[in-house]
Formats: sequence, C-alpha cells, structure tokens
Amino acid sequence: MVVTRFAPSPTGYLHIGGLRTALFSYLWAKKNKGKFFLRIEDTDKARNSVEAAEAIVNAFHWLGLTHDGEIIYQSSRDEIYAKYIQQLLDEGKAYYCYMSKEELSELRETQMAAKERTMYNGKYRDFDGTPPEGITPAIRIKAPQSGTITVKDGVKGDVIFNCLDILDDFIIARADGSPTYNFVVAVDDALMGVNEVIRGDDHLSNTPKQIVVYEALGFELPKFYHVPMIHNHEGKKLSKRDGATDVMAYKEMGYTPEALLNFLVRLGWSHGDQEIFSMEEMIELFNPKDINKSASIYNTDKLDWLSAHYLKNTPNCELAELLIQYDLILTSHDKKEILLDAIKERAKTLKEMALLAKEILETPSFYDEKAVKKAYKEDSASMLNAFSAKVSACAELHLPSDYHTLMEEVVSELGIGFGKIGQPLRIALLGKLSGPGLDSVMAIIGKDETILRITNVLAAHS
RNA sequence: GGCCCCAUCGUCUAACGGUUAGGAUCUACGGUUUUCAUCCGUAUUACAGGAGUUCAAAUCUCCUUGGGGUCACCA
Repeated sequence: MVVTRFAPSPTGYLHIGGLRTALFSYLWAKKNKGKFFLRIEDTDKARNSVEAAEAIVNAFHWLGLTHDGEIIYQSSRDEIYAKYIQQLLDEGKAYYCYMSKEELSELRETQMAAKERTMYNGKYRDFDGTPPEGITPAIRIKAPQSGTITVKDGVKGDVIFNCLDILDDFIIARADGSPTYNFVVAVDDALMGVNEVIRGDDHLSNTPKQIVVYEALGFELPKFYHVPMIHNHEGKKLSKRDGATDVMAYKEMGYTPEALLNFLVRLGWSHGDQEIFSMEEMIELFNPKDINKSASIYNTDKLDWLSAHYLKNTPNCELAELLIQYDLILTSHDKKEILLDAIKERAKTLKEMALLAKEILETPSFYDEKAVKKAYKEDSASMLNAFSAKVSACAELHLPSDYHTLMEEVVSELGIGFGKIGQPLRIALLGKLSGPGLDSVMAIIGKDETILRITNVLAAHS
C-alpha cells in the first residue's frame, strides 16, 4: 500500500509550492488506494503557531483535499522521540555533546578562516572523561565518516553523496531535550508507515542525514521523490514576498479549487498534451515518474485561462451558490439563468463575475465619456425614443428574443443597421460600449428598467 | 566557498537516437458577433555553448557557461 504524507511546519499559511507537493502526494496515494497523512512539524516551539496549523487545515478544506486519519502533531510525540533517542544512546549510536554554543561558533569561525568546511569536529564522539560543569548536553548521532550515501530518487535518479563532504555528527536532540528536524522526520515517516515521500527539491540535501537516522534505527527506507522548486519571476525560490502565495488568497481573488488544482498539477508534471484535468483524471493519470526535473517559474496566465474555462463549464445553479461568497445574491432573481449565461463567458474569476453582474443589475450612475463621444450621435435620441415607445407598447416581454424582435422592428422601420441603435442603446443600458448582448440585458432587467435607463440617458444628453 | 540539482518558444510543457522539434498559454492579425467576450483560424518565438560517441544527437558522455538549492541546538 502506498502511504504518503504532507508535513508542513506551521510557521505561516499554506503556500502554492506546499500545496503542489501536497497535491502530488494526495493524488499518488489516491491513485493507489493508499493513505495520505497530514503531519504538522511543530518541534520548534519558538516558531510555530496554532493559527498557522489551522490555516493549513482550512486551506485543505477549501480545496477538498482530505487527509486520512488524525492530524499528527509532532509536538505531542515527545515520548516517542525520547524513546528512540534513548535507544540510539544505549546502542552507542548517539552520544551527549558538551560543546557550548560559544565553543561551537568559535570552531566554526576557525574553520571558515582556514577555508575548511564548517562541521562539528567530533570532540565528544568517543568521550569517556568527566563532562564539563554547567553544560546541559545536546545529543548527536554518529554519522558515517567515510563512504557514500546514495539517495535513490524517483525524480532525479540516483544521487550520490560523499559522507566526508556533507556529513558530521549532527544534533538529534537539543540541550532542552527536544528532537530536531532530520531526526523526527525519519522517525515519524517510518512509524507512520510512509513509504513514498514526495517533497520539495530543497530537501534533497537533507536526505542523507535522514538516511543516517533510518539506518541507525533499523527502519526501512521509503521511496523519495524530490519535486523541483517553483521559482518567482526572478528565478528564485518562491517566497512570501512574491505576492499571492497564500493559497487562500486565490479564493478571495475568485478562483475555484478545480482551476487552482488543475493549474498546479501542470506545474512540473504533465501527461502528454493534456491541459484540462478533473480531479478524477488527476488521480487516474498522476504518476510521480512523470514529474519534471527542472524548476518552473510561477506565472498565472494559464491559471486565468483555466479559471475562465471552468467558469464557462460550470452549471448555473452551482455558480449562483459560489457567487454568494462574492456578495452576489441571485437566489430569487427570476432571470438568473439568462444573467449567468451572459456573464460566465466574459469573466476569468468568480469575483469578476459578481462585478459584471452588478454592472448589469445596477442602473448606470454615469456614462463613459469616450463611449458617448464615439457612439451617441445627434440622431440617437430619436431612435432610442422610437425603441422605448415600442417597449412601452408591448405587454408581454420576457425573453431576450422578445426584445430582439422589437429591435428588429425598429431597425427595419427606420431603415438603419443594428449598430446604429445598438451602440446608443448600450450606453443607455450599461453606460459603456462593451458587455453582454443587449437583448439579454433587457430581458434580465425587465421592461420598466429598460425604459427607465433609456429615459435617463436621454435626459442626460438632451 | 564546499556539496547537490537543473538547462527545449516569454511562460507551462511534449519528444523515451531518425519528427518540417508538437501542444497549451501569452502576444498580434483575421473570421464569427449590433459591442465586448466566447468560439474558430493564421502568424511570430525554443533545443545555452563547445567537444566527443554514432550512419544518425534536443535526446548518450565530458567540459564550459548560466541558473537554482543546501550547508543551524530552523523546518
């Protein structure tokens, strides 16, 4: 059984990059009918916050990504870690290190001055004398001092590290007894049965350290997939300074989960030429072996296109539901079908849809100057009057086609083209020269409002 | 700086030694539309550079260059 996990540290909101690896992990687990766990990495008590953990859970909820089992908080697993640390101590695979922070930074400076690699010098590795006074020791693991460690990575291939280049006896428990990242990750993944680790590229160089822990504890290694980074426009790792990286910001901007997820799944992964993926298709087709090796740059052009695509293909009843969040309440509007049909093809986001709807529903409070100058001619008033009279005289007006018929009549009676009356009428109805079909607009706002808007524009330009 | 990763249109990507290097997006133009948008069509734009291996290289090897990541008692 495939078991994957997403293991964020709760230092902020869920960001785009994290979401993508979470999505990949989720899809791979689902595809294999396995498990997808969520684990909060909050071993650093000084940095994490409860709010951040909640924010991550909220984002998952919005996106419809569900994790299996309970959320695991590392902060509540101290006894477990203590047990394994003790085991390593007992087996002589880890030891107390009495080097003070001052001594350590001194060592580091000396090494830097000598242009050597900065690393722990193993002073207490085989220490059996009397420990120095007044120092609470940290615990270090005995790392191999020669040979190589190979990370068999499903994306990058075999990555071989020389122990001498990258390893030292790193700390697995701080002086206060709390375990450190590379230790708990390995322990938790092993204990949780995680056998396929999909995570960011930036963890690749941590992996040998984790392998050291796995092997010291006798745990079986998982498969690793290190997914390339998402870069910003400058080509640097995407960070919080790069604007909208908070997943929930996309909700506020009016994007739907399906659009955002579809966008992200194609960042670093592909399946031939396919661009549109439903959640079912993602689960069906996703395979980490198809993950790209190179980093991608974050550019939301395609997100807009996807978002527009999904909006166009979303049933009106669903749209009406979704739009409530953007302050557009249509539930009781008798022409909401016509309205939604009219605006869903011209909006990139739900927020934009709500805006477009309001532009139709609200009586124009001003007229675009350029539009008036361009299209409101001397003979416009008489044509609008003629049309208005026809509308007044007509008792039954409901559908766009009803209004269209009236327009056709006016056009043929006056011997003019559609554009001749269409443009001024558009200014009357919407205050500008762009927008949905006029017959639809009139059907949506109704007979009285149509007459009112024509009267208004005539008054404003008499 | 050490170690590691990466390199195809502006962007996301396809290509599993033999293709006129394909698709999508973006941009521009055209068609459809009373307008805008949608939709449809067309066009511009890419194998970082250099050596090899091979009958044949975007694809394999090496070097160069460029970019990125990582080096904590952070995760």
